[in-house]
Parts: sequence; structure tokens; C-alpha cells
Amino acid sequence: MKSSRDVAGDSGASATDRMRASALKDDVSFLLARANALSLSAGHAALAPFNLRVRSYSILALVADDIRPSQRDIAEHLRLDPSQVVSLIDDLQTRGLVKRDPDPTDRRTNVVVMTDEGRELFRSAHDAVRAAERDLHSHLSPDQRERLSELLLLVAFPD
Amino acid sequence: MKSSRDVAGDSGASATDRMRASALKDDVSFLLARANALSLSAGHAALAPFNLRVRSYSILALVADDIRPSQRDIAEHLRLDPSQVVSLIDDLQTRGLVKRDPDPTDRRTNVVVMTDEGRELFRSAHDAVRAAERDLHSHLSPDQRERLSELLLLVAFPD
DNA sequence: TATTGTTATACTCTATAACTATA
DNA sequence: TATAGTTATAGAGTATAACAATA
Repeated sequence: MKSSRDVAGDSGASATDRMRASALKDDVSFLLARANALSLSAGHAALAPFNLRVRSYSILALVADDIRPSQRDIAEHLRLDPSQVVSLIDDLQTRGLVKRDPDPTDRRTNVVVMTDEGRELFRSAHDAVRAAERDLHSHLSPDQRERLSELLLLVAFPD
Repeated sequence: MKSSRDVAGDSGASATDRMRASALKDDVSFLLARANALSLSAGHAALAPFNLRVRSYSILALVADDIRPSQRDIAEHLRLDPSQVVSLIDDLQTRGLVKRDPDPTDRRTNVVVMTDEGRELFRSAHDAVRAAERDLHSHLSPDQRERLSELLLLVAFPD
């Protein structure tokens, strides 16, 4: 049904094939966007049982292990606006997963720390995310995954 | 100013350093999201002079070179909902950059084709995007860029 | 003066459902 | 019965500006 239009084209290739060979084919930005979209979908699916979104999960990850970032630190690392961090932390705090600690050396800043509940939820969520990621990249060799991770680190943190 | 809190921490590393070493450090999803955010910013900045967004630019790229995709084809390749493609094409068509051609073999489907104006605008925009991308990845070697592209292709199109 | 957190607002993007015309 | 395009709507994400408290 769909191929009837395709064979009517000037070449033997389908529109889908021609799109793959389009100007976007070696466009890292486009590949990044598409890869990210797939990864986001998988992430949200994996996190739904924990009532977390990718962004709230990322905040939990940054707050785990006594990292003690300020809201500003979190905003910069996650490339979020500080005002977005406010409502994300509000939500996590309401749920008892993190809390705001006053910084004794600067009364303007809040240091965000994890509660025991948060730690426990994050542990489970972390496992689920890693499993989903393993599944999503199961067609890559361990070596390819390693190299992808290294290269992405360079692109994500250019400094 | 900022380091006063950091040195008060239990380790000598700043919160920023500790965040980099967090559970997210080897999380391909996170690196993908951050790299994509940087790439999107650069892309939008490069495309602003042409009055294009990344998504409308991507559609132009898919419509160039007599690819003749249907709106459905575009939606799938770009991972957009078909309803989003409608308004994107509406806008591009209003601006005279693309047009909808009826498919002679299936009266339900529109084949999207480029106008001469669209072709010309795309050529300039394409150059600008490639320049911005070169700039963004100037700290990567040509070999690293090549490998990144190959690996991303595998992740973006797993099939 | 500059910075942290906060509130408010508007805009873009994403996801879903329902409808029509065709197949 | 299924598919292409369309309309409508709500929710999530993004960007910006302004403010109070503090440095």
C-alpha cells in the first residue's frame, strides 16, 4: 500500500530510504536529537512506576552520595533555569525524598540533600533506568558503548 | 565566594566536581540529553537569522533533493506526531518554502516538495548549521567526530 | 553591585483523542 | 477495518523578567 507511491518515485528506493540518505544523515545534531528522543521515551517508561520523570530522577542522582549541591549547582549541571529547579525540588521535598538544608556559610543558598526515603527510591529507580538503557543499547558491543560514552562526555562537557 | 561552601564539605572537591562524579557520570541518557541541549541551543542560534527552528529546518532537509516524503514519512523519521507535522508544513507552505503535492496513487496522502525559494533558503541555513556544528565540536578530532557520528547513527536508528 | 532563591508569565514542545476522506 | 491528514486540547518543558534577602 505504502510501496505503491514509493515505486512510482524516480529511483527504486523508498521515500524512507531517501530520507535516511538526506542532508540530515551526517548531521550530528539531528542524530543527537533522535537518539535523545528514544532515550527519553525509554527513561520515562522505566521511571513511571516510581512516579518520577527524567528530570526529577536526574536531580535525585545529583543529590545522592552526599554531593550536597546548591540549587544553583543543580541548575548549571542539568542546564535548567534556576526557577525550574525550585519547583522540581518543591515536588521532591513534598514527597519527602529530598530536603533543603541551610548553608551555614551563606544564608542565601540552600544545599539540597537526600532523605533515607529518597535514597531508597533512587536505588530502585537507578536499577530500572540502567536495565532500560542496557536494553536500548543491546545491539551495541560493550566496546562501542564505552566509546560512545567517552565521546558523549566530551560533547556534553566541552570544557 | 562559591568555594567557601565547597571547602566546608567533607572532601576537598567542590560540589561541581562531586556532581560530575555522580551516578549520572556514566549515564548515556544523561550525556545524550545534555549534549542535545547544547546542540539545540547552537542550532537555534544559527537558524534564527533564517527565521527557522530546528524542527522546521529538519523538515526542509527531508524535503530537499526530490525526496518526496509524505507527511507520515516525515513524522516517523523525525519522531513527531503526524498532527505536529501538519502545522509545521502549514507554516513552511505559507512562507512559500514547501508545497503539498497530491499523490496520484493515493488521494489520502500529500507528498511534500520544496519550492525554489525553499531550496535557496535551505542551502544558506544548511551552511550556517554546519558551521555552528563545526564550531561546537572544534575540540574533537576529525576521527572522533567520525566515530561519534557512526555510533549515534546506531543509537538513533537501532533497526 | 552581584548572586541565590523565588514568583510570575508567555511561549514552545509533546501527547492524546476524535474526526474526515479515502483505501 | 485501517490509514493519511486534520483539528482541538491539555500537559510538560523552556525562556525571560522582576523581586527580596543576602553577600
